[in-house]
Amino acid sequence: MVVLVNARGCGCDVGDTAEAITLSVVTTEPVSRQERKQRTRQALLDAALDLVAERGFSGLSLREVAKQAGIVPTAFYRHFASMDELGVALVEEAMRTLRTMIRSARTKPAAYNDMIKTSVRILREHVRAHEDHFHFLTRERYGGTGPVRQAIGFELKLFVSELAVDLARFDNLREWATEDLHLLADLIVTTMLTTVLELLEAPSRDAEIVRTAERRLRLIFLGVPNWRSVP
Amino acid sequence: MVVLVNARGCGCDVGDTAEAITLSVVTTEPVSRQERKQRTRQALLDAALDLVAERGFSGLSLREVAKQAGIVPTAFYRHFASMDELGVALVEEAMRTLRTMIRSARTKPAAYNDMIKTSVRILREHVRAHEDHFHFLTRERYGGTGPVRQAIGFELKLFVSELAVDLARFDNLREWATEDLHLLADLIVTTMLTTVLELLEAPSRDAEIVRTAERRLRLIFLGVPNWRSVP
DNA sequence: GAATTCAGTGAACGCTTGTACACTGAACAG
DNA sequence: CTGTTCAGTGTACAAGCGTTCACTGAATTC
Repeated sequence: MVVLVNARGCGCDVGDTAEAITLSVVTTEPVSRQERKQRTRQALLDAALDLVAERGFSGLSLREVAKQAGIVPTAFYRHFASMDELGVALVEEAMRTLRTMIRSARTKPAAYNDMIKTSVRILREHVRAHEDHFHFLTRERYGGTGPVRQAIGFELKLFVSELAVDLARFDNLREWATEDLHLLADLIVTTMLTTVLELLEAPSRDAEIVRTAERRLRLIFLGVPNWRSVP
Repeated sequence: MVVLVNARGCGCDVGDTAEAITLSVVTTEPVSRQERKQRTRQALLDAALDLVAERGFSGLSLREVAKQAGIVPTAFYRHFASMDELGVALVEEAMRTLRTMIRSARTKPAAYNDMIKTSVRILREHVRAHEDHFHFLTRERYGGTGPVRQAIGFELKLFVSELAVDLARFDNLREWATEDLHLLADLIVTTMLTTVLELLEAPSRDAEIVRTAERRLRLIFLGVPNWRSVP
């Protein structure tokens, strides 16, 4: 048997909060209590992600997130102590998406030649597949308040370090000092984030944006052979 | 005769709004009505700039800005129709600061050699001299909502184009296509904005940040001689 | 000197906000 | 079968919000 249910996993009427849009098709398997809780938690995250696109995380209220998720405001506290805590959870979720991306970029063998092309293509695909996550990350990276912003900053630093390690595997970078690799990785990530923003801002100029991104990276990598580290 | 006055230009008690911190020393010259109005308007802008640092522009209320400026909420409307309008005015003000900076960078003769050093130094000085303006710009560039964000985007595009024109004057860039110059300018501005953010985030690691910025730009410019435009 | 303009006032409005509290009822442990 | 746990409910409250309106009084105009 299959039914349409709201985020709480029950088909019951939710009265005033009927606009809850988080619907999905599920089988009515026996649902444990923690399973249901986890589902509501996810509904809250999804609701916040939906709303954040229009007004920014700081312009988001606990009440409307709860409403969008299909629960009463006070029930929010069963999952998060505050909106900030939800924000941090959102960062973690979005970062998981980002890590999935870099992993898929890593597994591609990718000759040094078309490495740029491949990377940018993967970036484009992942951004389009998870627009809301990337929207959230780029928007709150600097615009966010307190904990959210801090969490993104922290994760992004980690991300740069990982990329630096990856870069060290390339033949023409094998001898580079860690500091220099970090510089390069930082430049690449910044450039990539700029591209993400362009992709999100333009509805469908993908080809053009991808080309610009490739050119940008090409220019950066042109300097690599001539780089001499100075202490 | 010289007195301490609040933003309204009068030394009178302002009762409940006594926390208004926008104080300055002025001579009690005859103040015309429009002069006084202009002064209050500036007090509103200053108040918003103060508060925006902690909570972001979108998390800012008309009432608290008015309070900080030392006027009653309803008087706000004598100057701006909405907070968004004030936001746009703030963008213009901050952009004026930015333009002052680029002008001072232009007038320096600057050999191609230490051009990077000089530019970064000027950037650092201007950021430190107008931290709040840069804070506002970088924070609301992506985090902002609606009009403010749009206004910054527009002004920043203009800014990149101006830089592209400036770059065209250099010997080794004289033959570059407009599109390529724009690419380079864009990369430079993005890198500079990253540096601005680092400067604002760190209280006093200026030397280190300046060095990183120089290295970043050096890497970018290393690619310039080898660049071949592809259509 | 009288009339007009208008930046700033202060009370009042209808809303939304975060949070406290006592509650319900299905899932769970014994 | 019984008692406990706890996600979700509903009411309530004080505080803050944007905006309205009629007002005051000094600067300006005539």
